[in-house]
Parts: sequence; structure tokens; C-alpha cells
Amino acid sequence: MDKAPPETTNTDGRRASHGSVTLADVAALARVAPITVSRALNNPDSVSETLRSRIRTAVDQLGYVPNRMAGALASAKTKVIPVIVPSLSNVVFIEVIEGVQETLTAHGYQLLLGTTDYNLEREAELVSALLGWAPPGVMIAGLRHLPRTNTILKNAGLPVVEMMEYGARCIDMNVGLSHFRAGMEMAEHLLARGYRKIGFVGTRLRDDYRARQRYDGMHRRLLESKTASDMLFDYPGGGSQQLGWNALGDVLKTNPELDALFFANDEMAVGAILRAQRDGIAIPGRIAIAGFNGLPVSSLVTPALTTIISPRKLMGHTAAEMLLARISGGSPAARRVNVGLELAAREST
Amino acid sequence: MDKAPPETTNTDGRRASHGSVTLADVAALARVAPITVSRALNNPDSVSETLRSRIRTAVDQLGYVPNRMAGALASAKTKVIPVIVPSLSNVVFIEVIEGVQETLTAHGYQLLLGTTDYNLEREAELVSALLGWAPPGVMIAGLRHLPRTNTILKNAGLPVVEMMEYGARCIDMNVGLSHFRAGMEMAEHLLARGYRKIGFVGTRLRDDYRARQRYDGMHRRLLESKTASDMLFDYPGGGSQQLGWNALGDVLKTNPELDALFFANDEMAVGAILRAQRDGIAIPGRIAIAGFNGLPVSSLVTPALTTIISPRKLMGHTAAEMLLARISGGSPAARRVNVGLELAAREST
DNA sequence: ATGAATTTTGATAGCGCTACCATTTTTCTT
DNA sequence: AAGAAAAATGGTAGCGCTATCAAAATTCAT
Repeated sequence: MDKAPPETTNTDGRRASHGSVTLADVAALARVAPITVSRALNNPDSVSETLRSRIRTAVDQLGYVPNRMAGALASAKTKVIPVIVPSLSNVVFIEVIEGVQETLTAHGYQLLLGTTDYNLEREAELVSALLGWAPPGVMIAGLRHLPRTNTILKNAGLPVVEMMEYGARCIDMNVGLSHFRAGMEMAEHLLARGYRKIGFVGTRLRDDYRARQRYDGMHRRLLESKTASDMLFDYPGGGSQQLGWNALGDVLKTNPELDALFFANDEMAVGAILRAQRDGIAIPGRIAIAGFNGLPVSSLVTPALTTIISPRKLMGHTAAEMLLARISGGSPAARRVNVGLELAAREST
Repeated sequence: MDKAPPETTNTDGRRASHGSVTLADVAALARVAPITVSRALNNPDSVSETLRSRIRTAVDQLGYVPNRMAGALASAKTKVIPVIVPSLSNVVFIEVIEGVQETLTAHGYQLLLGTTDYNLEREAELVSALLGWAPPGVMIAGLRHLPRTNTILKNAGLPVVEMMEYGARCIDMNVGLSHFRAGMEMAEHLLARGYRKIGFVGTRLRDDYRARQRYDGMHRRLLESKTASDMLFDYPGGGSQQLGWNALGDVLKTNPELDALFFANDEMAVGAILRAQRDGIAIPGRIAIAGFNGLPVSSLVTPALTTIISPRKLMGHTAAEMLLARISGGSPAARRVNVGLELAAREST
């Protein structure tokens, strides 16, 4: 905080980055070689106490901030990890990111965020662009990508974790849960409670193929039962509470024969419950409602929402830990982890 | 996708970053000078059509991904912008980030995410660390930082936008709203509806000083009125629906004389409403409830929640636009923007 | 005390890219 | 057609840091 130069450009007119205080300046002030300063900062134990403290003083005095670019370029190592998710509007991704962030931060890594808006083309571009940062690993949502994306990631030869869904084939590592199975379990539950005409309400199902997998799971189980049938409702727009609110009205009007609705997520399901409350529609009397995710709100609404709880933060933690394990040369406990799911049977069904 | 080398290390045993295909390789294949490839990629118009297509072919054939570190080091420019927020558990920050992300992405910038967990010490470290990426600008939540943080940011001499709150003194640019005013307006509203004993329910108010400012605003207005009084409740933990749910019970038991509760955010307020619904507590008959933020759910609960709507995504967009304007040399329309707020008087009061 | 093993420090040479200026080629002017 | 202006291309020299190996200083063993 003493004599940081106000100008961003050097006096000689040549390029300069930010504070313009370089490692060499520190070295000069501390009367040591630049490489020693580098060591003192990155590997303190390899420098004697004397020099270390002299260097620390110089660093503080000059307000030196290491240029990560230069360091990364020289060592071909960074501590920035791209995390690629479809969207930030969905709480689910947020919580996974949170888990990832917590673990990464604890190990001194930074998170470089990319969103694809469920567009695989954009995902491919993003992966390419982010690889330009020479990251030590990549975290990405989903198992389905363009062939191009798979190729790029495989060729990059770095640790990759695919998150959110669990499946047989992954690029490198995989942490998630089976959405197909989630759908089956919910179908099982609804059948057990006597529902026979079940609607699945989702949004943008062509893009959100994980929600679609839940539908497929449900559909399969209902087919097996031979006594029940389903109906698929696909709305445009994000899976918000407002959408669930609207959907309940629509569906009841156009398909009064339905006796249960399985929503693609808790947000929508909660919206539907709030609508039912407002309009005096009996749940589960008139129609049963189920969701997916196990958001905290699901247990607070009346009636409490039947849902499938997914361990989102755990997923983030696990994924980050696996990645870090691989980065530091070791191998993770397992290359594929199914974090599982838990059906919470509550009042709404 | 042709001949990407499987190894990460060079044959000569020296360091290599990722794909190891460099600009020089592309140049060799296209039979031009490296600098021409650089130009073809960064400033296509300055290269003839002939060479440009020859270079593009070479790039595709080799699967070349530019090394951003090297580029950034050489040009002292990056397209990565640090965004520093207290937490990801709060929807409010997410929506601002979303807005920021949309605008930044549209201009080819990347978002480097940092969270402080409401810890100013950590914030200072984060700022320092992120400046090491020589970013062209910085976005940070809040106007209150450690003196050290202010110094670092000012000395860095780059565009800085402070978001979320609007105030007189900012490091460089500021986009937000006045939380003090929000508190006053809510007090005004509650007074107008005849409430006189008002509780403010928040969490971690020492850290979340913006919530505290809302309380201060309310307190001031109530003092002026001379007829009303307030009471402050400060809970530990995050401001979740569950916490609002619990708080309603606590507060009614220990302070039955209260006739209104102003929650620090909509999440808590909605939790309280859901609890009231479940327990048959009349709102606003027994007690009025108000929130802050204007989350979509606030208008879906019964009774609909009175709240103050803050334009969060707009804040993110505006902030990002101002920053980009400054980065590209221009100056933003204004250095300080008050995005304003809107009180939605609904059924819960 | 003396040579060997160990620790600490330094000199050198890039990492992959772009700024800067010089050179060549093309287009324009009269 | 000859020279001037403009456009396209290239050579050189770093950006700030760290890997590698070499040298110096220290500690250890006998």
C-alpha cells in the first residue's frame, strides 16, 4: 500500500499487465535471485528462514501480486477448473456448483464457470475455449455430448468428471444418479398408492433429457403394470413454480381423467400445490402431485410434497474430490459413483 | 480429430501444456509465419482470404486450441472477469450472476467465480488472488470492504463495479439499490396498514449488513412515527424457508404482542407463511408478514406475500454493461446507478 | 579436520503467444 | 509506366514466470 504506480503502462511504452510489480522487482529488493522468490512463494520449505522472511517483507512492501498467466505458462499448470452446466436458473445446478466450489476452494483451486443453456453446440465451443486455459481437469454436467466434445475431452488427456447423471459410458469419471430409475421408483410408488392415470409434466424435454429419462423410467414401469397409463406434457420455458401453477390448471381442464401428476422438478410441483391451495383443489383427493429433487420447500408446503431426494451437494463434493484425486496423481476410490436417491413418500400422494 | 498426440509430455521431456499443438505447428502446416496465424485468429480482416482459409484448414486439421495463458501474457489482456459474491446459497446472488453471465458471454468474456462466505478477510485474499489473472475488470458484491481491499482495487487501476447496494462512495462504479430506503418504505407501508409492533427477522446480521441496513431503515421510520416500535431477531445460519418456518413459531411464543414481521428475505417470509398455513395461524389477522426480494414464489403463496421487488437480473446486466463499456475504453452512461425498488403490497399485510 | 552427502541458492533457457517495426506485395494516383 | 500510398506478411524480442541443471554453502560422517 506504499508506492504502487498509478499508471498501468510502463514508462518505456511497452506492454505491462496489472500492478506491474514483478517477481524480479521483489527479488531485487530482497537481494536474491528471482527464482528464489518463486520458490519462497510456491514451495516455502525449500528456502531458508532468513531469505524467506526477507522476501516476504519485500512482497508486502511492494504489494506484489504474482502473475498467474506467466506462472501457468512456465509451469504448464493452473489451478483453475472449468465447470460447465446447462443453466443457473435451476437450483439443482447451483447446489452442485456450491458443493464443487467448497471443495475446490479448500484446495486452492478456482472455478471457471460456463453455461450452455442446454445447447450441445455451445457446450462444445465452451469446452474448447476453456481448454485453452490449460486446466488440470474439467467438470461437466451430463453424459450426453456431441461426438466432437467427447473427442476433444478424451484427446486432452486430462481428468474429466461428468456429473448429475449416472450411466455406463463416461469419458473418464462419473458421479450422479440414475434418472431412469428415479422415474421407475416414482411410478412404483404411485401404483402402490392406487393411481392409474398419471401425467408427467416437464419443460423443454428435448433438451432436458435427464427429465425425459425420468419420464421414460416411469413409462416403462407403468407399461409393465398393464393396469396404468401415462400422458406426457411438455411445456416451453423454464421449470418454474409459475409454470407448475399454470400447468395444473391446464391439465385438469384438458385431462380431467388424470389422478396423479409427476412433475419434472419440485419447483413445478410446489407451484402446482400452491395453485391447488389457492383454488381449493384437493390434493391428493382430486389429484396426486409428485416432484423430483427434494428441495427443502417440498416438506414445508401443505400437503407436504412426495418427491425424490437427490444428494446434490454431495454430488458436487464427490465430483470435486475425485477430480482432485486424479489431478494430484492418485486415483479416486472409484471411477463411477452412483450417489443414489431416496423417495420421500409424503402427503401429496 | 485426426492425429492428436496421446501423450501430454513432449518427446524431449520438457514441459508442455495441454494438446501441445501450438500456433507454430499451425503456421508450419499452413506455410506462413506464426504471427500471421495469430492475426488470422484474432483479427481476421487483416489477413488475406487465401491465407485465412489455408490457416483455418490447418487449425481444424490439427485441432489447435490457442493457449490463453500465452496470449494473455504476451498481450497483457484477458477476457476473464472475476465476480465476487458472498454466497451461492442465496438466490439473489445467483440471479445477479446470471445477469452478469448473460451479458459477459455475449461479449466473449468468461466468468471467474469467487465466494467470500460473508468474510471480508477472505474477500481481500480473493481479490488479490484473482487480480493475478490480470483481468480487464472486477465485479464485486457490496460497498463495504476492508481498507486493504479498497486500496488494492484502486491501485490496480482497472474498472470495478460494486453491485447489490447503492451508496455514495464507491471504488469506481456502482449499481444497486438502497437497502436503507427499502426498510423505510416497508415501515411506511406497515404503518399505513395500522401495524404498530413490528419484528424484524434476519440471520447473521453482523455479516449481512445489507439486511441490517433494511432494519435500520425500518427502525428510523418507526422512530419518526412515535407510535410504533420494533424488535430485532437475529438467528444464526442461512436465511432459508426452514428458518422462517421455525422463526414464526419462536417469535409468536416469546413475543405474542407483535402484530407484524418483516423478514430479511422472501425465503424466510415464505417459510413463515407456509408454517402459518400448516398451523392455521391467520395472516395477516393474527400477524402480518412481509419479505424482501420479490421472488416469484412470493405471489404464489396464500396469502400472497407483501414484499419489495428488486430487479436482480437487471442489476447484473447493467453492471456487466457498465464494466464492458469501461473496458472497451468508453465511459458508461453513469458511474452510479440506482436500479430502484418496488413495494408490492399484497395479502399478507 | 576432511571429503562426502545434503541443503540452499543461482544462471540459463524457454513456456506459446503477441507488440512492434521492417519488409514485401498489392493497389492507387497522375 | 513510374512513384506513392496502402495492404499484407514476416522477423525479432520479449510478456513474467518456472524447470532444469550447476554452483555454492551447509551439514554430516568418520
